[in-house]
Amino acid sequence: MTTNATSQLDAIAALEDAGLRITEQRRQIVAAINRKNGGFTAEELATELANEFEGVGRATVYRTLKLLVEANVICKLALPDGTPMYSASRVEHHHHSVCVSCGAVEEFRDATVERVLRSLAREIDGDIIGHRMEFYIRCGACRIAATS
Amino acid sequence: MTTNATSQLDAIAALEDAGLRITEQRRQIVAAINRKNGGFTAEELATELANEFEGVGRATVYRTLKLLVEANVICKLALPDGTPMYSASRVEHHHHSVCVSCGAVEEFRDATVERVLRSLAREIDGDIIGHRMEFYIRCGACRIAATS
DNA sequence: CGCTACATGATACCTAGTATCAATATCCTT
DNA sequence: AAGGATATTGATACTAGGTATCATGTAGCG
Repeated sequence: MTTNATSQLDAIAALEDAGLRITEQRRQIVAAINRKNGGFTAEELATELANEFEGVGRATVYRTLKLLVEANVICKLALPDGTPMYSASRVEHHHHSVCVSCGAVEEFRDATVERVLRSLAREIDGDIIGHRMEFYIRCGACRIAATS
Repeated sequence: MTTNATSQLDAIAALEDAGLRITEQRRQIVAAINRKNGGFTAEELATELANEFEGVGRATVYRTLKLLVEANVICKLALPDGTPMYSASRVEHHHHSVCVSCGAVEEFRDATVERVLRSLAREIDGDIIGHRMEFYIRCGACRIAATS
């Protein structure tokens, strides 16, 4: 899989497209995100990058995550209790399933979901501005691990 | 509308059913929630109850909110940026629309939504443990207010 | 009524994130 | 390639939302 290399380029390009500067810190943050497989927390990322050569400050990590969310390069999602999680975004418009056991995040598009959204738009008195939808699962691997 | 009186009784009953004690503080918290129409924040509630006669401490407000969420008497939802909001729950299983302009919360049940959930359950590799779904809207009243 | 386990509140602490502001680095212009 | 306007950084302090601790208080069983 070369997904990582590709999304890294996208992330940097997205920042450039937004008229932002490409700094060493932003490169490091993007690289660290691309090393992740599932979801990750901001603090986790900050801790990781704090110890490396020419580390990145905590404030910068949070600032950059916000920029990347705005640029649709990563998604900010929430665990059942509301704890925020971030996840690299590879599909245009999608929703997430989060494994509550291992933290793996899957993206998916579903035509049915989109249809529901449109049908609700008709029912609701007002304009739909946005929505949030997350599924909490126990993934196949974790189910097998738990059974054995 | 007598919805308030009814849900207040339910809330107290739910706490009793959970084997919890009915204290003056819990009564005050439930009463304050029943005075609310839309969503509210924990801090807002804590501030309100801190000044009243025989006020309720902040920690107690948070503890009780957690208990009420567990008892399905109230729901904890999130604004687009993740800020937590609470809302009295009157319908068994439902989802929410939150007006981002005035904070009004509507509950709704939708058969189509439930159908989507079942169809996704088949597609996803793993067990669906739960989900979160929130719609962010500008309600009819706020749209009119904005136009005038 | 009295006892015991549960509940409270003050305090301190934790996580997640933002504001400030001096120092620094990017990158546009020439 | 150098210079400079301006974006960015990092240290610090602060905010919001929430939890742990623990001595004191009280609900409600018998």
